[in-house]
Amino acid sequence: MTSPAGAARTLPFEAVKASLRQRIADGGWQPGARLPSERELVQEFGCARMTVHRAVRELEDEGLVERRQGSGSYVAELHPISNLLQVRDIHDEIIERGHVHTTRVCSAARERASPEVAAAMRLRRGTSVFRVQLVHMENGLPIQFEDRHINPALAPDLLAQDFTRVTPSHLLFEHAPLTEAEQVVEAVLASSEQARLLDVAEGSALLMVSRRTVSQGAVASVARLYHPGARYRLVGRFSVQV
Amino acid sequence: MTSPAGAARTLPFEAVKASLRQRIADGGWQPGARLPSERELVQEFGCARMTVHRAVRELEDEGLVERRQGSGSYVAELHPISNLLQVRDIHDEIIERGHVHTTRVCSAARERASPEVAAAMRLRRGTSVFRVQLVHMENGLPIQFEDRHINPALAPDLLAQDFTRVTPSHLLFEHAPLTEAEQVVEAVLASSEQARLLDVAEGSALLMVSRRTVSQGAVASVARLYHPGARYRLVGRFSVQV
DNA sequence: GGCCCCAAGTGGTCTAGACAACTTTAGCAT
DNA sequence: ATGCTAAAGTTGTCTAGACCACTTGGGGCC
Repeated sequence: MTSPAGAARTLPFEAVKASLRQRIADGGWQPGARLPSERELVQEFGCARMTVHRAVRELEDEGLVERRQGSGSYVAELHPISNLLQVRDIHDEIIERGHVHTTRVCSAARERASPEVAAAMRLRRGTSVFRVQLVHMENGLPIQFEDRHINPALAPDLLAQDFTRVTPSHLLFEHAPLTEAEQVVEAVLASSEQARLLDVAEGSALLMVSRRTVSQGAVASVARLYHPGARYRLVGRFSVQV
Repeated sequence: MTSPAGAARTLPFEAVKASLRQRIADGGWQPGARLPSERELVQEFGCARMTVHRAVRELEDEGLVERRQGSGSYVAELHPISNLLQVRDIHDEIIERGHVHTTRVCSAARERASPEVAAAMRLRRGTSVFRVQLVHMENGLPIQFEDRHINPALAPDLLAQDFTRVTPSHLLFEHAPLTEAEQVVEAVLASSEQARLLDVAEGSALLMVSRRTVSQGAVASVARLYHPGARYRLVGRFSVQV
């Protein structure tokens, strides 16, 4: 070992960041206050301006500082914690819990797009689309009913696939990398058919996730994912740096 | 106007980023492939190494590139779109839609923590806590029933506030900046009381958001937010760079 | 008073070069 | 063959200086 010790010397730009961060966090500088100019910080820390500049830029990326060219750098107003929930692929989620994922295929066929589906997929009414209906089970218990319409142009041979082995969203991802997605979460009551498929009482609460994925300008698929309210939750956890 | 035109000259490091990004996006470089070294890119683009370095570093921040010191930079494996949903403060949300937010206070009082609440707030059973029950209305229509327990230690004079003018979460944020938050979304059926407060039928579907906020190690509050399934949705929209 | 213009100060970027930390590889010695 | 060593190549960071784009405020002009 040639280096002095394992003592991981703190890098200059990290040191500048940490110093600024602390003065912001302990209230030494209030939100809205102007920070010393980069040239002043160069004096204070005895390093090059690029080093200070990078430190301040990264604090801006973290949302602690706001910079205005020609004016100065300011302590950012504290913003409420950003409350984000992650919606994940059902397969990954189940596997990650160490459980078994099985799929029952209810139907997989071509059909003519209804007006609603056509509008959502930006296709002409009556265009032929793929429709797949699946029930996903975790350790044998139904956990998601997936009702998905797929644009055949982006995955022509999709219906030939074995959906008990690989999920449609996984296949879609391989065929056409997503460039955009929208989703909406609502609470709905189970219809008799949904209740039967998910093995819950008719009229019980379901969490419905509507997702639309876009690949290179074209709508790849529109899906409705129904989850038994009692067996499924969206979970989010966050922390603020400061 | 002294500058040539509004033509916003593309910055060199942006040009390098764009060029690399495109070669990754159009499949010229497959995931796992090694990018040219920074010195080679310097040759190609005729700029300084710091410029190339910054371009590659930002691509790494975006998740498109993976760098290994001493080895090289590699095209990152494509990861599925990260599906995030934002849960926002009800007041901001309503105001942003240009609507009117009003609040009805059902109750605001001290009470002894039930075992469940005590556990969630990491307090001893029977500890005195604040409990606030509010109905939030958008243009007069009930949109959220908020049932919140608050740690008195973090906001001693909270009950003196006028909740028709400012939301508890806003007050809490001022008293004790949040450092952590957890939330869970589920679908539940409306109890008779919830149905009455939200002006929906008993047994209709509600979206329930359970949120726990932590401030500097102590649980600040635990809230359950009930929304009529037919009138409220969580919306998310995302795009991938590439 | 009101307007315009200019100078000073600020962040935004770039350069050319240097050294440090690390990985990989080829060659040498055993 | 095996294991070690040294060299070459890579990213990581820093420096000192330069010019550009933009904001701000003050001084002069009307």
